[in-house]
Amino acid sequence: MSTVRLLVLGTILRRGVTHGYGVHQDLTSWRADTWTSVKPGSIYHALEKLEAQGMIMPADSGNPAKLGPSRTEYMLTEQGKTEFQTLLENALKSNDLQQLAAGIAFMEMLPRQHVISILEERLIPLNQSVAFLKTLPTEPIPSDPSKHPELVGMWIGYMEYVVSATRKLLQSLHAGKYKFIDEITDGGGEPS
Amino acid sequence: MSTVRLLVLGTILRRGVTHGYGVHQDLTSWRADTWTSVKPGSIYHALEKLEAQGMIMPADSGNPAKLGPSRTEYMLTEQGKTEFQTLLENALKSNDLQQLAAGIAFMEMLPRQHVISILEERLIPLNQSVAFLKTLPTEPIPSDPSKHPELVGMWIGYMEYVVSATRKLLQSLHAGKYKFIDEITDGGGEPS
DNA sequence: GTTCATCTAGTCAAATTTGAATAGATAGGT
DNA sequence: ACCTATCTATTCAAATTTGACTAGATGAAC
Repeated sequence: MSTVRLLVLGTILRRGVTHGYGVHQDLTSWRADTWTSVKPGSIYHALEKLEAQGMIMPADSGNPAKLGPSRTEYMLTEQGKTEFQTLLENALKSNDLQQLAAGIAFMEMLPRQHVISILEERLIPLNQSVAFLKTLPTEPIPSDPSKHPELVGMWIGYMEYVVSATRKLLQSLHAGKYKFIDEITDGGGEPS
Repeated sequence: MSTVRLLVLGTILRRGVTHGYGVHQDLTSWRADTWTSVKPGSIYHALEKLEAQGMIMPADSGNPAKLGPSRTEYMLTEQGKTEFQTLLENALKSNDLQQLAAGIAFMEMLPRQHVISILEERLIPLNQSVAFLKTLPTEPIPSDPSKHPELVGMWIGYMEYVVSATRKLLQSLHAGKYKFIDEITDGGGEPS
């Protein structure tokens, strides 16, 4: 659920103001048949909950619905922005690839150094997991699934992949790739 | 949901006859803090549904509850065995690691050649996915998440890992590792 | 100028999952 | 004998997700 929340808050934030269908469109256009599958129902449910919790509020963008039935547009409250950052940080800490992917999708909305330190801290428990998995005993003819060499081997491999993907991402960030929220220079310095 | 169903049917089948708590115990003991997280509620719900659908039926193992409140024990019906095989085949075809892992956990309950051919067919769409992901355009400063090099790269890497894990598993199977249901020779031939 | 296909926008019931609570039984200490 | 900690086994309400459905608007074809 926190994935849906993160995605909904993030898309609204990117657009400033938008409605349920707009969120759905963005999300479905973003997913290249991978990393998400958010059904309309989940989005509208998330919107209701987020509104009830004061994370978002109805708003009016200039453009009135040109097509189709009427819509409700939303924007984030201050509380919603805080919640978004919290969820984003958690996603970047997650061992689950879907979560991590959602985190990466929005990572530029946190300061570069902040993202770097989250990812670096993430490596510690991740490496511990790998080390732990490697201590698990296996049997050539496993008496139960937890001792199956293929199963255990697959998870070790998966975790190692997550580690290497994280390392690679860190390198890009250290190398200065991408533009983070703290690096926006809109080409002209401040107005006097 | 079909993961829970598969796990529940599979555990009952391994034990012959067992009850909800028994399933829970097996599952929690098998998960080495990885590949599953099945809450009691889901198990009992799955049991009810499976019984309503005629996949399992109440049964009586010899050993009456020694401890705690009374329990309901179940065994698979013929229909349940068929359903188990279907779910197992689907799990082995799945691109989702959790599903695949559940499939591997029980794979010895299908004939070796059958598993081999499922896994080999699996490689085709998997490779297509990788190829497709590689055609996706990316931008150094992505205008939207679907064009983020890190995101796209991470999914390519993940899919490639799934491919290589599948290949490795196939090698083991071709090499004759593990004992499959069609290879059980209980050390003594048939009774005359 | 009306029908049809399609895009837009959202609703709803049913299925499923979660997390916490309930409650029986026994074993061990005092 | 009684208390209580712990293991056994299940139940339940609430949260969440799914999938299918409803329904407004437009434009293009006829």
